[in-house]
Amino acid sequence: MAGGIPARQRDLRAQGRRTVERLLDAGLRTFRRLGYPATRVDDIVRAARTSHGTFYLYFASKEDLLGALALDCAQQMEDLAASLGPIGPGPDGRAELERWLRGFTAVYRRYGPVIRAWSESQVGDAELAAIGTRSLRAITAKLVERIGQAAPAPGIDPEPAAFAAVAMLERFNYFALSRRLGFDDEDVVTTLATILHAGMFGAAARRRGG
Amino acid sequence: MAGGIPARQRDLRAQGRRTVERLLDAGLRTFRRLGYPATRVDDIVRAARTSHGTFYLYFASKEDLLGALALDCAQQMEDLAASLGPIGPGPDGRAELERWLRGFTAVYRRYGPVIRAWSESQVGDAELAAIGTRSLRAITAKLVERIGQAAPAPGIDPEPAAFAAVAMLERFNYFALSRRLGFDDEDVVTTLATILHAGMFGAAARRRGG
Amino acid sequence: MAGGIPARQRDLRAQGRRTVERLLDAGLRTFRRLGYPATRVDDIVRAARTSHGTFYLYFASKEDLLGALALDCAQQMEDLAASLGPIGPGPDGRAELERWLRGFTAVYRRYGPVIRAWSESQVGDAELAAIGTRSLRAITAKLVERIGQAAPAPGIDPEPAAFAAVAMLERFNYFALSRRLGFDDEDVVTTLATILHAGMFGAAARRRGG
Amino acid sequence: MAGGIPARQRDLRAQGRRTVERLLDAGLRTFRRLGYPATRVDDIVRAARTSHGTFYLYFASKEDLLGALALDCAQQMEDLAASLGPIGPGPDGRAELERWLRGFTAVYRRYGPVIRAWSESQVGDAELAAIGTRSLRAITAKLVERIGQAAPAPGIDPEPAAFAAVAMLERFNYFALSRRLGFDDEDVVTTLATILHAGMFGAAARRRGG
DNA sequence: GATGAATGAGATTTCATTCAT
DNA sequence: TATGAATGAAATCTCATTCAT
Repeated sequence: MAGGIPARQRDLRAQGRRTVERLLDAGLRTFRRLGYPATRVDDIVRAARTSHGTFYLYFASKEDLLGALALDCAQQMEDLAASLGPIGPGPDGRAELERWLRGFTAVYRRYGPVIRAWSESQVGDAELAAIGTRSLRAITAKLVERIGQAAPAPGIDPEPAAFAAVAMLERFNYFALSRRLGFDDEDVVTTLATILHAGMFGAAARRRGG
Repeated sequence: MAGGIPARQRDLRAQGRRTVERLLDAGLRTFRRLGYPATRVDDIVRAARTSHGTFYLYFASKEDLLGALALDCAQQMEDLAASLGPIGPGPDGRAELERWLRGFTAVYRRYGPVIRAWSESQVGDAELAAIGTRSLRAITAKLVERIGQAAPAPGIDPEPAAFAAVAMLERFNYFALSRRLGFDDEDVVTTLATILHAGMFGAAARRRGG
Repeated sequence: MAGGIPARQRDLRAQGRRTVERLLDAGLRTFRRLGYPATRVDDIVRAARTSHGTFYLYFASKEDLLGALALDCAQQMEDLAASLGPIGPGPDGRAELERWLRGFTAVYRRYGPVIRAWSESQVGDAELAAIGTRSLRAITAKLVERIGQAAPAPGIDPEPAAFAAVAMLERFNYFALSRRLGFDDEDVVTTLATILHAGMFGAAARRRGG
Repeated sequence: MAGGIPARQRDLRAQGRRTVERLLDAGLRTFRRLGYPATRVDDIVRAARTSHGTFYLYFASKEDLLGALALDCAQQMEDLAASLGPIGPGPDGRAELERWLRGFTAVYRRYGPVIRAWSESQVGDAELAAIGTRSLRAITAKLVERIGQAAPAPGIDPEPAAFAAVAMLERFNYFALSRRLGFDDEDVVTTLATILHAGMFGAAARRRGG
């Protein structure tokens, strides 16, 4: 985990790296609590138990800190996209889907605020926005691929279906985290897996009914 | 369409009501363009071609204006929820679903910025958040009812499924509006209708249709 | 009771005169409640159940309304000053003092806020301030005269004593009105009469003790 | 001398404490020059040769600064109240009274604007008003005690007499400071001491002295 | 004669960022 | 490396006064 622009122009020692870490953590926690736009640098430094001066020693701005978090997040999103194996109609496919959704939910639980800052257009910086777009595209592309392989119901185009799936994943996770819906992580995973698997292999999954 | 707190404490004439209307419209347009948190009161009054003084004659703050829009939106959302008829597996059910989604998409196209300001933790005011929660609940409750009547695939619990559906509706509409995905309103409606109908009656619908 | 500058430039009919009266009353009440500087024109027109437009039909400004009240007050103060008869050491003198203090207390009860706006330098307008100074001077001059006639204790100069007396009258009345000291008007009059009479004729009044 | 609410939530270093001091001083000077209600934060920061940003680093508002001054003032007032020794009819008592009035006059010369902001209904904050009431009460209670010990003229109740005395002290000092009455501090002290001592021991003091 | 609408200058307050220690 | 202090541009909000009906 690197820091922001100023941090990368110096070589940090152990203490400096610890401070960067504290600031990144505090930033993420505060973005989660208040949302990115409403977060003030003061909130972050207070959460990190440090000072304004120190903040600007490692980050050029609030957006720079978001950028550093975004890089981490993008890495994890792309790893996640790559890790989605083929999904078959049977229990193995269903298990693979669950495994993958568990990963997604974990990443979302951590990086949700960053993902939302991306998806709402709350980021001025073009480069930063591009990182977000690329991450979501990676997920979507892989889903398109897997949905296409699954031979979905007639009339369902893999591409819009993939977008719809990502939309559902993102927001459902958000609802589950932010509202008190009474779902824990495992409920989220199970629910989404059931719905997605049914959506992809409705006929097969409902063999019992056919 | 009432104004904000100060407006409700006086009795407006036609001119005043027109100004309120202009400000609400300008607010909505500006929230759409810049997002709620990034919008300045100055942006709103410029869009409404009026002055700061006038703004505060009718609204106590930017948040107060959001609240007034939220009341309108909540009304429409609850009307919309009430209007969802039973969804059968046949073409009639599919048509009803499309009709309803057309309504949802229209409301979202208008009030999307308000809905997002609700759902993101961008609003401090508890009362306002409660309005949002109530709307969401109204939609979800009706969906739960309709999904329950549709005898969904085994393993699918109507309640989480309804939440997932609302999540998908909201975010997919947002993606379609904000990114250039190349979908027009009718594409959005068709796509969502197809997915939801398949999700509710996948096997049956396909068997009958296929 | 005339109105402000604009009112004096027109000739008012019954309705207009009633409105002026309502505004003067409302002004006085509001100055009493909030103090002159903190009172907004809006507070006055609300108390008078009329509008901003109407206010400026009769008064040029908030200060103009204060000025109109000040003229009334000054008239009463000067009448009051003129009415202070000689104060002898006996019960008649004491009764005269009480009578006069009863008048002062009544005027203060009504015009206290105006008197305080004068005595604190809260009035920008020089002419207005001059009216206040003249009123207080009238009172003080008469007191100097009466104290001089009373042959006060050695070492007591009538002029500073008169200032001290006015100071006491003004502030004691104010304390009694604003704090809950548990004094009613008659208590105030009795207390002040006792103290002033003792101050003027200590030896004589305390004959009993001598 | 602590600062306002924001200052108490951080730990200040020497430089910060100096700035607080500068702001308190500037505030007091400006309140004296313009009166509390007419003073703008801008006037204060100009007098303190600093910026708006800095002001709000240490004080939440103009009223908060008044509150900090009020605490200082209340402390001094209560010390002053405690320091009033027994007042006898002889020259020692008179000297003690003068000594104490010299103290009162000095505090009033410094904190007059604060005391007046208290006593006029210019302060919304209840806590602040309470501080003022407490100080007033401390002074009055001690005066009641001393007047009671002095065996005053018959018909004079120590409690209202004490209020009247405080009223006179406050306003006479104010007149002397604000109008050009031609009194210097020592004249004020002598005049008040003469009047009060005569008021407490009029007959006796005169008989002995005359 | 009365009213609500509108204004804009000016006051207050915030906060990202730079500075000095 | 760390910190609190300082800044000022920009945002929010107020309110005496004028305007149009």
